[in-house]
Amino acid sequence: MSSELTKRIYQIVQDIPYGKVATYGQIARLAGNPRAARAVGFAMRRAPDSLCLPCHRVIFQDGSLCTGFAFGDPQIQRQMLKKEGVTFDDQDRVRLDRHRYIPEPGGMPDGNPSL
DNA sequence: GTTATGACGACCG
DNA sequence: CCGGTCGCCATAA
Repeated sequence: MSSELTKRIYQIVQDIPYGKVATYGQIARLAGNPRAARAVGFAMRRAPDSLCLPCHRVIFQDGSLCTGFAFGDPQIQRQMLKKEGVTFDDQDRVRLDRHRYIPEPGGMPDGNPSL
């Protein structure tokens, strides 16, 4: 069965609030493996419906969506996010700077999020 | 146990 | 800016 890492991924994705989005890389990072971005994608596909994972809130680090697969149609995910209040730029990319999911909002005073 | 694939990300040209 | 390639991790065959 899924390794601890994968289970961690499910928990993180499930913890993504409404109107927010997270990238595969960030999820992998939160899961403990910053390089497991691909594993995250794999986990999403393997994710059981029982968990009701908001995989539509999981996007690329670039802010682009996983067009070509979606839930049947590539535009579905984009519309779902828009419906949640997520905004897109002229390039159909999510404004991560505005909808980036932050597990620990500390509000770095110096603006040094150690990214 | 090894090889191949993928809903990624970073790097190079 | 865009396209192609390599690398990393986990799962399937």
